[in-house]
Amino acid sequence: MAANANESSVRMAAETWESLFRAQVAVMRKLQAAPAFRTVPVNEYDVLFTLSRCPSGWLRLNELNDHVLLSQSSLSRLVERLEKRGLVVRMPAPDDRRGVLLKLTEEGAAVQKEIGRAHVRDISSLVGPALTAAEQKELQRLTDKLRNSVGARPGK
Amino acid sequence: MAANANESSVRMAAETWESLFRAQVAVMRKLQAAPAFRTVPVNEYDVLFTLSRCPSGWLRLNELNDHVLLSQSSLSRLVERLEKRGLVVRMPAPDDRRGVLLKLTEEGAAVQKEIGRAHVRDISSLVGPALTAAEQKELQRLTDKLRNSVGARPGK
DNA sequence: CAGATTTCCATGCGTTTGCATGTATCGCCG
DNA sequence: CGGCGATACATGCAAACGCATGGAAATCTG
Repeated sequence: MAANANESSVRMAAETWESLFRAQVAVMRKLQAAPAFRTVPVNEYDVLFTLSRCPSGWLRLNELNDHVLLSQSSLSRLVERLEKRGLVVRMPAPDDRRGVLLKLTEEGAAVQKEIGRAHVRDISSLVGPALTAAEQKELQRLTDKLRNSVGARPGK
Repeated sequence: MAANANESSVRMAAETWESLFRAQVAVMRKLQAAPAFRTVPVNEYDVLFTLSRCPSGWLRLNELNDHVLLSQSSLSRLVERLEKRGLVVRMPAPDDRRGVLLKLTEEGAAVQKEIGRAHVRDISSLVGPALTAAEQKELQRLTDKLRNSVGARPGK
């Protein structure tokens, strides 16, 4: 049996994940504290951002939920708040009447752009000095690969 | 001016961060849902884990706060809950009477080990199939480098 | 060394979150 | 077609969170 080899590969995976997780915490901590997020919390901005990247402009609530680390009910209320503030609009899905489609309003798009500009600069000032261009490219490749593998997996 | 070069390096940093962030969300989502965290939430386990890795056994509350993505007040109450459950003990710091030292109880250490075992297996089953050993090693190197650079920065 | 400033942790308070559940719709299978 | 489990979103409620603040101790300053 390759018990030792398994042990060590298990440990390596755990250490890899811890490094990734701690790096995310360290960066996120700085980003959250930045003035860009004084008016809109990070979670809410993330929704605006995802909507802004959506080609059709409309996105289903359940698809949105896959991108965000939030429960379904929390996302439901988060979107409710965004709608009250006039940043997004809801609409019943035409093909599935249980579903809800979301779209940015003009103001929502403007707010996203405004915050996004500052946010991107903040990111750059954190990541840029830390890693070379080649390292960033490689990090992106590895994290993309990880996310695709994890996301594609049969949940249960 | 190298405006174009700056533009593209800014964009690359943003894309790198987004990949890292989404990968973290995807993995964390699976890990949170695992049965290992039915009794103790991830945030609380993270505190137990950090304490278990502490050489002296004792750790200051403010140092702990650097590792976790939580406000100071939330961490204060989180620790309060852990103490009520008998998993940690508090003690005034001897050299700085404002400070509070934390240590795992025997039960806390046992709980951490128990959950930790399952958690490490969950991580391995997610990360192992996704990345080769060499890729994991490289990912760890890059995220360590990123975290060190970000953490070492003058906070404000 | 007195007074002002900063650091560390705790706490009041309003907001946000997750779990459990409710309601409506969809899709499947007999 | 009719009944039944699965899916999508909303909502009641208790728990957890962040912000602002308080009090105590350390540190800085003149």
